Amino acid sequence: MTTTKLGRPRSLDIKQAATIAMNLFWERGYETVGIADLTKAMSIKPPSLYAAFGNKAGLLEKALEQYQSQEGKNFKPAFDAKTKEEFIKKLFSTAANSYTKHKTLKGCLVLEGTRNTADKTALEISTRFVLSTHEAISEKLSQLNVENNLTIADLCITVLFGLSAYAKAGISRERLQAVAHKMSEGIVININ
Amino acid sequence: MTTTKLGRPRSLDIKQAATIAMNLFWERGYETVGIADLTKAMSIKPPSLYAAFGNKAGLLEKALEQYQSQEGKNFKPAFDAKTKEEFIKKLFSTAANSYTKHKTLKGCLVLEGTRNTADKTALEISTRFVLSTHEAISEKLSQLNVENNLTIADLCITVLFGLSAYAKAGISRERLQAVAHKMSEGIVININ
DNA sequence: CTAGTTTTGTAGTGGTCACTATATTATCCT
DNA sequence: AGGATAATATAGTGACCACTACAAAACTAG
Repeated sequence: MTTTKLGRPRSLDIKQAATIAMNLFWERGYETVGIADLTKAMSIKPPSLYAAFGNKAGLLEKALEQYQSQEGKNFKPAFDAKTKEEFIKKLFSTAANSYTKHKTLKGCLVLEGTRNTADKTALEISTRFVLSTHEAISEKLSQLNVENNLTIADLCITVLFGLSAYAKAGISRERLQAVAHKMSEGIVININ
Repeated sequence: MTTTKLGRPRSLDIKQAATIAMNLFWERGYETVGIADLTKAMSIKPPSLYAAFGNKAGLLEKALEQYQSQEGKNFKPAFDAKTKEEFIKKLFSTAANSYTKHKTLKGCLVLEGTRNTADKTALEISTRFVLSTHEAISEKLSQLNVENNLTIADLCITVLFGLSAYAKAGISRERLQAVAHKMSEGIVININ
Protein backbone atom coordinates (compact mmCIF):
# COMPACT_ATOMS: atom_id res chain seq x y z
CA MET A 1 0.00 0.00 0.00
CA THR A 2 2.19 2.80 -1.23
CA THR A 3 0.93 6.32 -0.66
CA THR A 4 2.85 8.00 -3.46
CA LYS A 5 0.72 10.54 -5.25
CA LEU A 6 0.18 10.78 -8.95
CA GLY A 7 0.32 13.96 -10.94
CA ARG A 8 2.28 17.13 -10.62
CA PRO A 9 3.46 17.64 -7.05
CA ARG A 10 2.01 20.54 -5.11
CA SER A 11 4.45 23.40 -4.91
CA LEU A 12 2.20 25.38 -2.54
CA ASP A 13 2.93 24.87 1.15
CA ILE A 14 -0.59 24.59 2.57
CA LYS A 15 0.29 25.37 6.17
CA GLN A 16 2.37 28.34 5.14
CA ALA A 17 -0.45 29.57 2.92
CA ALA A 18 -2.93 29.18 5.80
CA THR A 19 -0.60 31.22 8.00
CA ILE A 20 -0.39 33.98 5.41
CA ALA A 21 -4.18 34.00 5.13
CA MET A 22 -4.48 33.99 8.93
CA ASN A 23 -2.36 37.12 9.21
CA LEU A 24 -4.28 38.96 6.51
CA PHE A 25 -7.71 37.99 7.90
CA TRP A 26 -6.51 38.87 11.40
CA GLU A 27 -5.36 42.29 10.38
CA ARG A 28 -8.16 43.33 8.06
CA GLY A 29 -11.05 40.88 8.47
CA TYR A 30 -12.34 38.13 6.21
CA GLU A 31 -14.37 40.16 3.77
CA THR A 32 -11.95 43.05 3.40
CA VAL A 33 -9.20 40.71 2.21
CA GLY A 34 -9.68 39.77 -1.44
CA ILE A 35 -8.56 36.71 -3.35
CA ALA A 36 -6.12 38.96 -5.20
CA ASP A 37 -4.54 40.06 -1.88
CA LEU A 38 -4.22 36.46 -0.76
CA THR A 39 -2.74 35.07 -3.97
CA LYS A 40 -0.33 37.97 -4.21
CA ALA A 41 0.90 37.43 -0.65
CA MET A 42 1.25 33.69 -1.34
CA SER A 43 2.91 34.29 -4.72
CA ILE A 44 0.44 32.02 -6.47
CA LYS A 45 -2.43 32.33 -8.93
CA PRO A 46 -6.11 31.90 -7.96
CA PRO A 47 -6.50 28.34 -9.36
CA SER A 48 -3.80 27.08 -6.99
CA LEU A 49 -5.66 28.53 -4.04
CA TYR A 50 -8.95 27.01 -5.15
CA ALA A 51 -7.33 23.62 -5.81
CA ALA A 52 -5.92 23.63 -2.28
CA PHE A 53 -8.79 25.10 -0.23
CA GLY A 54 -11.95 24.78 -2.36
CA ASN A 55 -13.09 28.34 -1.83
CA LYS A 56 -12.43 31.42 0.29
CA ALA A 57 -14.39 30.06 3.24
CA GLY A 58 -12.35 26.84 3.15
CA LEU A 59 -9.22 28.92 3.41
CA LEU A 60 -10.73 30.76 6.39
CA GLU A 61 -11.29 27.44 8.12
CA LYS A 62 -7.64 26.45 7.75
CA ALA A 63 -6.57 29.94 8.82
CA LEU A 64 -8.71 29.65 11.97
CA GLU A 65 -7.25 26.22 12.74
CA GLN A 66 -3.77 27.66 12.40
CA TYR A 67 -4.78 30.57 14.63
CA GLN A 68 -6.22 28.29 17.28
CA SER A 69 -3.18 26.02 17.45
CA GLN A 70 -0.86 29.02 17.49
CA GLU A 71 -2.61 31.51 19.77
CA GLY A 72 -4.43 28.95 21.90
CA LYS A 73 -1.13 28.18 23.58
CA ASN A 74 -1.26 31.56 25.30
CA PHE A 75 -4.25 30.36 27.31
CA LYS A 76 -2.68 27.15 28.58
CA PRO A 77 -1.72 28.68 31.99
CA ALA A 78 -5.33 29.77 32.44
CA PHE A 79 -6.71 26.32 31.66
CA ASP A 80 -4.10 24.73 33.91
CA ALA A 81 -5.41 26.80 36.83
CA LYS A 82 -6.26 24.97 40.05
CA THR A 83 -8.86 27.44 41.34
CA LYS A 84 -11.71 29.38 39.79
CA GLU A 85 -10.10 32.61 40.93
CA GLU A 86 -6.87 31.76 39.17
CA PHE A 87 -8.71 30.64 36.03
CA ILE A 88 -10.79 33.81 35.64
CA LYS A 89 -7.85 36.07 36.45
CA LYS A 90 -5.53 34.39 33.97
CA LEU A 91 -8.22 34.05 31.30
CA PHE A 92 -8.95 37.78 31.27
CA SER A 93 -5.35 38.96 31.64
CA THR A 94 -4.13 36.60 28.94
CA ALA A 95 -6.82 37.88 26.61
CA ALA A 96 -5.89 41.51 27.29
CA ASN A 97 -2.23 40.71 26.70
CA SER A 98 -2.53 38.61 23.56
CA TYR A 99 -5.16 40.89 21.98
CA THR A 100 -2.73 43.81 22.19
CA LYS A 101 0.48 41.91 21.51
CA HIS A 102 0.97 43.05 17.91
CA LYS A 103 0.51 46.47 16.41
CA THR A 104 -1.32 45.32 13.31
CA LEU A 105 -2.88 42.06 14.52
CA LYS A 106 -5.33 43.36 17.10
CA GLY A 107 -8.07 41.46 18.90
CA CYS A 108 -9.04 37.84 18.36
CA LEU A 109 -9.34 36.47 14.83
CA VAL A 110 -12.07 34.03 15.86
CA LEU A 111 -14.19 36.76 17.45
CA GLU A 112 -13.51 39.52 14.91
CA GLY A 113 -12.75 37.89 11.57
CA THR A 114 -16.24 37.54 10.17
CA ARG A 115 -18.02 40.52 11.71
CA ASN A 116 -20.51 42.02 9.28
CA THR A 117 -19.84 39.43 6.60
CA ALA A 118 -22.60 38.38 4.24
CA ASP A 119 -20.92 35.02 3.51
CA LYS A 120 -23.00 32.60 5.57
CA THR A 121 -20.55 29.74 5.21
CA ALA A 122 -17.71 31.83 6.61
CA LEU A 123 -19.94 32.97 9.44
CA GLU A 124 -20.90 29.40 10.30
CA ILE A 125 -17.26 28.34 10.38
CA SER A 126 -16.34 31.18 12.72
CA THR A 127 -19.31 30.44 14.95
CA ARG A 128 -18.11 26.85 15.35
CA PHE A 129 -14.83 28.10 16.80
CA VAL A 130 -16.62 30.46 19.19
CA LEU A 131 -18.89 27.67 20.40
CA SER A 132 -15.94 25.37 21.02
CA THR A 133 -14.36 28.12 23.13
CA HIS A 134 -17.57 28.46 25.12
CA GLU A 135 -17.57 24.71 25.64
CA ALA A 136 -13.96 24.67 26.84
CA ILE A 137 -14.62 27.46 29.33
CA SER A 138 -17.85 25.99 30.72
CA GLU A 139 -16.19 22.59 31.07
CA LYS A 140 -13.26 24.07 32.96
CA LEU A 141 -15.65 25.99 35.22
CA SER A 142 -17.54 22.79 35.88
CA GLN A 143 -14.32 21.00 36.84
CA LEU A 144 -13.65 23.81 39.28
CA ASN A 145 -17.12 23.29 40.77
CA VAL A 146 -18.38 26.72 39.78
CA GLU A 147 -22.14 27.18 40.17
CA ASN A 148 -24.10 28.27 37.09
CA ASN A 149 -21.12 27.38 34.94
CA LEU A 150 -23.05 28.01 31.71
CA THR A 151 -23.97 31.56 32.68
CA ILE A 152 -20.44 32.26 33.89
CA ALA A 153 -19.12 30.89 30.59
CA ASP A 154 -21.48 33.28 28.80
CA LEU A 155 -20.08 36.05 30.95
CA CYS A 156 -16.51 35.06 30.06
CA ILE A 157 -17.31 34.98 26.35
CA THR A 158 -18.90 38.42 26.72
CA VAL A 159 -15.73 39.74 28.35
CA LEU A 160 -13.52 38.18 25.66
CA PHE A 161 -15.77 39.71 22.98
CA GLY A 162 -15.46 43.06 24.72
CA LEU A 163 -11.70 42.96 25.21
CA SER A 164 -11.21 41.88 21.60
CA ALA A 165 -13.48 44.55 20.19
CA TYR A 166 -11.90 47.29 22.29
CA ALA A 167 -8.42 46.06 21.33
CA LYS A 168 -9.42 46.21 17.68
CA ALA A 169 -10.78 49.70 18.24
CA GLY A 170 -7.26 50.68 19.28
CA ILE A 171 -7.23 50.94 23.08
CA SER A 172 -3.75 50.79 24.60
CA ARG A 173 -2.36 47.63 26.16
CA GLU A 174 -2.13 49.28 29.58
CA ARG A 175 -5.74 50.42 29.62
CA LEU A 176 -6.98 47.01 28.46
CA GLN A 177 -4.90 45.26 31.12
CA ALA A 178 -6.40 47.57 33.74
CA VAL A 179 -9.87 46.68 32.53
CA ALA A 180 -9.11 42.95 32.62
CA HIS A 181 -7.71 43.27 36.14
CA LYS A 182 -10.64 45.22 37.52
CA MET A 183 -13.08 42.92 35.75
CA SER A 184 -11.59 39.71 37.11
CA GLU A 185 -11.50 41.11 40.66
CA GLY A 186 -15.20 41.83 40.59
CA ILE A 187 -16.24 38.60 38.88
CA VAL A 188 -14.14 36.43 41.17
CA ILE A 189 -15.74 37.91 44.29
CA ASN A 190 -19.17 37.18 42.89
CA ILE A 191 -18.97 33.52 41.83
CA ASN A 192 -19.40 30.42 43.96
CA MET B 1 -35.07 88.19 5.18
CA THR B 2 -37.08 85.51 3.47
CA THR B 3 -35.59 82.03 3.53
CA THR B 4 -37.38 80.71 0.47
CA LYS B 5 -35.16 78.41 -1.49
CA LEU B 6 -34.44 78.54 -5.16
CA GLY B 7 -34.54 75.58 -7.48
CA ARG B 8 -36.49 72.38 -7.60
CA PRO B 9 -37.74 71.46 -4.13
CA ARG B 10 -36.33 68.35 -2.52
CA SER B 11 -38.78 65.48 -2.64
CA LEU B 12 -36.55 63.25 -0.51
CA ASP B 13 -37.32 63.29 3.23
CA ILE B 14 -33.83 63.40 4.71
CA LYS B 15 -34.73 62.19 8.20
CA GLN B 16 -36.80 59.36 6.79
CA ALA B 17 -33.95 58.42 4.45
CA ALA B 18 -31.50 58.46 7.38
CA THR B 19 -33.84 56.18 9.31
CA ILE B 20 -34.02 53.74 6.41
CA ALA B 21 -30.24 53.76 6.17
CA MET B 22 -29.97 53.33 9.95
CA ASN B 23 -32.07 50.18 9.82
CA LEU B 24 -30.13 48.67 6.94
CA PHE B 25 -26.72 49.47 8.47
CA TRP B 26 -27.96 48.19 11.82
CA GLU B 27 -29.10 44.88 10.39
CA ARG B 28 -26.29 44.15 7.97
CA GLY B 29 -23.38 46.51 8.71
CA TYR B 30 -22.08 49.53 6.83
CA GLU B 31 -20.04 47.80 4.18
CA THR B 32 -22.44 44.98 3.45
CA VAL B 33 -25.18 47.45 2.50
CA GLY B 34 -24.68 48.81 -1.00
CA ILE B 35 -25.80 52.08 -2.54
CA ALA B 36 -28.20 50.06 -4.65
CA ASP B 37 -29.80 48.57 -1.52
CA LEU B 38 -30.13 52.02 0.02
CA THR B 39 -31.59 53.78 -3.01
CA LYS B 40 -34.01 50.92 -3.61
CA ALA B 41 -35.25 51.04 0.00
CA MET B 42 -35.61 54.84 -0.27
CA SER B 43 -37.25 54.64 -3.70
CA ILE B 44 -34.77 57.11 -5.13
CA LYS B 45 -31.86 57.11 -7.59
CA PRO B 46 -28.19 57.45 -6.56
CA PRO B 47 -27.80 61.13 -7.53
CA SER B 48 -30.53 62.10 -5.06
CA LEU B 49 -28.70 60.29 -2.28
CA TYR B 50 -25.39 61.95 -3.15
CA ALA B 51 -26.99 65.38 -3.43
CA ALA B 52 -28.44 64.96 0.07
CA PHE B 53 -25.60 63.25 1.94
CA GLY B 54 -22.41 63.80 -0.08
CA ASN B 55 -21.27 60.23 0.03
CA LYS B 56 -21.94 56.91 1.74
CA ALA B 57 -20.01 57.91 4.87
CA GLY B 58 -22.06 61.11 5.13
CA LEU B 59 -25.19 59.00 5.11
CA LEU B 60 -23.70 56.84 7.86
CA GLU B 61 -23.17 59.92 9.99
CA LYS B 62 -26.81 60.94 9.69
CA ALA B 63 -27.88 57.35 10.34
CA LEU B 64 -25.77 57.26 13.50
CA GLU B 65 -27.24 60.57 14.67
CA GLN B 66 -30.71 59.19 14.13
CA TYR B 67 -29.72 56.03 16.00
CA GLN B 68 -28.32 57.98 18.93
CA SER B 69 -31.36 60.22 19.33
CA GLN B 70 -33.68 57.24 18.99
CA GLU B 71 -31.96 54.48 20.97
CA GLY B 72 -30.16 56.74 23.42
CA LYS B 73 -33.49 57.33 25.15
CA ASN B 74 -33.36 53.77 26.46
CA PHE B 75 -30.41 54.72 28.62
CA LYS B 76 -32.01 57.76 30.26
CA PRO B 77 -32.99 55.83 33.44
CA ALA B 78 -29.37 54.70 33.80
CA PHE B 79 -28.00 58.22 33.45
CA ASP B 80 -30.63 59.54 35.86
CA ALA B 81 -29.33 57.14 38.52
CA LYS B 82 -28.52 58.56 41.93
CA THR B 83 -25.92 55.98 42.95
CA LYS B 84 -23.06 54.24 41.19
CA GLU B 85 -24.67 50.87 41.92
CA GLU B 86 -27.89 51.92 40.24
CA PHE B 87 -26.02 53.41 37.29
CA ILE B 88 -23.94 50.32 36.56
CA LYS B 89 -26.88 47.98 37.05
CA LYS B 90 -29.17 49.95 34.76
CA LEU B 91 -26.45 50.60 32.18
CA PHE B 92 -25.73 46.89 31.70
CA SER B 93 -29.32 45.67 31.91
CA THR B 94 -30.52 48.35 29.50
CA ALA B 95 -27.81 47.34 27.05
CA ALA B 96 -28.74 43.66 27.28
CA ASN B 97 -32.39 44.52 26.75
CA SER B 98 -32.06 46.98 23.91
CA TYR B 99 -29.42 44.92 22.08
CA THR B 100 -31.84 41.98 21.93
CA LYS B 101 -35.05 43.94 21.44
CA HIS B 102 -35.51 43.24 17.73
CA LYS B 103 -35.04 40.01 15.83
CA THR B 104 -33.17 41.53 12.90
CA LEU B 105 -31.62 44.63 14.50
CA LYS B 106 -29.20 43.04 16.94
CA GLY B 107 -26.48 44.69 18.99
CA CYS B 108 -25.50 48.36 18.89
CA LEU B 109 -25.17 50.15 15.55
CA VAL B 110 -22.45 52.44 16.89
CA LEU B 111 -20.35 49.54 18.16
CA GLU B 112 -21.00 47.10 15.31
CA GLY B 113 -21.73 49.12 12.21
CA THR B 114 -18.23 49.64 10.87
CA ARG B 115 -16.45 46.51 12.07
CA ASN B 116 -13.93 45.30 9.50
CA THR B 117 -14.58 48.19 7.14
CA ALA B 118 -11.81 49.51 4.92
CA ASP B 119 -13.49 52.93 4.61
CA LYS B 120 -11.43 55.10 6.95
CA THR B 121 -13.87 57.99 6.90
CA ALA B 122 -16.72 55.74 8.01
CA LEU B 123 -14.52 54.27 10.73
CA GLU B 124 -13.58 57.69 12.02
CA ILE B 125 -17.22 58.75 12.18
CA SER B 126 -18.17 55.64 14.15
CA THR B 127 -15.21 56.12 16.49
CA ARG B 128 -16.40 59.63 17.31
CA PHE B 129 -19.70 58.22 18.56
CA VAL B 130 -17.94 55.59 20.67
CA LEU B 131 -15.68 58.22 22.22
CA SER B 132 -18.65 60.43 23.09
CA THR B 133 -20.25 57.44 24.83
CA HIS B 134 -17.05 56.88 26.79
CA GLU B 135 -17.07 60.53 27.77
CA ALA B 136 -20.69 60.44 28.93
CA ILE B 137 -20.05 57.36 31.08
CA SER B 138 -16.84 58.66 32.66
CA GLU B 139 -18.51 61.99 33.39
CA LYS B 140 -21.46 60.31 35.07
CA LEU B 141 -19.08 58.13 37.10
CA SER B 142 -17.21 61.23 38.13
CA GLN B 143 -20.44 62.89 39.27
CA LEU B 144 -21.13 59.79 41.36
CA ASN B 145 -17.68 60.14 42.95
CA VAL B 146 -16.40 56.86 41.55
CA GLU B 147 -12.64 56.36 41.92
CA ASN B 148 -10.66 55.65 38.78
CA ASN B 149 -13.61 56.78 36.71
CA LEU B 150 -11.66 56.53 33.44
CA THR B 151 -10.73 52.89 34.00
CA ILE B 152 -14.27 52.06 35.09
CA ALA B 153 -15.55 53.81 31.98
CA ASP B 154 -13.18 51.65 29.92
CA LEU B 155 -14.59 48.66 31.72
CA CYS B 156 -18.15 49.74 30.93
CA ILE B 157 -17.32 50.24 27.25
CA THR B 158 -15.73 46.79 27.23
CA VAL B 159 -18.93 45.29 28.66
CA LEU B 160 -21.10 47.16 26.16
CA PHE B 161 -18.82 45.96 23.33
CA GLY B 162 -19.14 42.42 24.66
CA LEU B 163 -22.90 42.47 25.11
CA SER B 164 -23.35 43.98 21.65
CA ALA B 165 -21.07 41.47 19.97
CA TYR B 166 -22.69 38.52 21.71
CA ALA B 167 -26.15 39.84 20.86
CA LYS B 168 -25.12 40.13 17.24
CA ALA B 169 -23.76 36.59 17.40
CA GLY B 170 -27.28 35.50 18.27
CA ILE B 171 -27.35 34.80 22.02
CA SER B 172 -30.86 34.78 23.51
CA ARG B 173 -32.23 37.72 25.42
CA GLU B 174 -32.53 35.66 28.62
CA ARG B 175 -28.92 34.55 28.56
CA LEU B 176 -27.66 38.06 27.83
CA GLN B 177 -29.76 39.47 30.65
CA ALA B 178 -28.31 36.88 33.01
CA VAL B 179 -24.81 37.91 31.92
CA ALA B 180 -25.57 41.60 32.45
CA HIS B 181 -27.02 40.87 35.88
CA LYS B 182 -24.09 38.76 37.07
CA MET B 183 -21.64 41.26 35.60
CA SER B 184 -23.15 44.29 37.32
CA GLU B 185 -23.26 42.49 40.67
CA GLY B 186 -19.54 41.77 40.55
CA ILE B 187 -18.50 45.17 39.25
CA VAL B 188 -20.64 47.06 41.77
CA ILE B 189 -19.05 45.21 44.68
CA ASN B 190 -15.62 46.11 43.43
CA ILE B 191 -15.84 49.85 42.80
CA ASN B 192 -15.41 52.67 45.29
C1' DC C 1 -42.72 85.05 -20.31
C1' DT C 2 -37.26 84.13 -19.61
C1' DA C 3 -33.20 83.33 -16.75
C1' DG C 4 -31.23 81.26 -12.83
C1' DT C 5 -31.03 77.55 -9.45
C1' DT C 6 -31.38 73.05 -7.49
C1' DT C 7 -33.08 68.24 -7.55
C1' DT C 8 -34.29 64.76 -10.16
C1' DG C 9 -33.88 60.37 -13.41
C1' DT C 10 -31.20 58.21 -17.24
C1' DA C 11 -27.52 55.73 -18.09
C1' DG C 12 -23.59 54.90 -17.43
C1' DT C 13 -18.04 55.07 -15.46
C1' DG C 14 -13.81 52.29 -14.21
C1' DG C 15 -12.63 49.24 -10.55
C1' DT C 16 -12.97 45.20 -7.78
C1' DC C 17 -15.38 40.94 -6.29
C1' DA C 18 -15.08 35.62 -5.98
C1' DC C 19 -14.41 32.30 -9.09
C1' DT C 20 -13.22 29.35 -13.48
C1' DA C 21 -12.60 27.26 -18.52
C1' DT C 22 -8.72 25.93 -20.74
C1' DA C 23 -4.19 24.63 -21.67
C1' DT C 24 0.38 23.72 -19.99
C1' DT C 25 3.57 21.57 -16.89
C1' DA C 26 5.44 18.09 -13.81
C1' DT C 27 5.17 14.09 -11.77
C1' DC C 28 4.18 8.51 -11.45
C1' DC C 29 3.00 4.11 -13.70
C1' DT C 30 3.50 0.83 -17.32
C1' DA D 1 8.98 6.42 -24.40
C1' DG D 2 3.97 7.15 -23.69
C1' DG D 3 -0.36 7.47 -21.01
C1' DA D 4 -2.58 8.87 -16.79
C1' DT D 5 -3.04 12.18 -13.25
C1' DA D 6 -2.96 16.35 -10.74
C1' DA D 7 -1.28 21.15 -9.92
C1' DT D 8 -0.08 24.91 -12.23
C1' DA D 9 -0.47 29.67 -15.10
C1' DT D 10 -3.07 32.28 -18.64
C1' DA D 11 -6.71 34.92 -19.21
C1' DG D 12 -10.64 35.68 -18.51
C1' DT D 13 -16.21 35.39 -16.55
C1' DG D 14 -20.48 38.10 -15.08
C1' DA D 15 -21.83 40.52 -10.94
C1' DC D 16 -21.37 44.00 -8.01
C1' DC D 17 -18.92 48.23 -5.93
C1' DA D 18 -19.27 53.49 -4.96
C1' DC D 19 -19.89 57.14 -7.65
C1' DT D 20 -21.09 60.59 -11.65
C1' DA D 21 -21.76 63.24 -16.45
C1' DC D 22 -25.58 64.84 -18.35
C1' DA D 23 -29.99 66.57 -19.26
C1' DA D 24 -34.78 66.94 -18.00
C1' DA D 25 -37.80 68.70 -14.45
C1' DA D 26 -39.58 71.90 -10.92
C1' DC D 27 -39.25 75.60 -8.60
C1' DT D 28 -38.15 81.32 -7.62
C1' DA D 29 -36.90 85.92 -9.18
C1' DG D 30 -37.29 89.48 -12.36
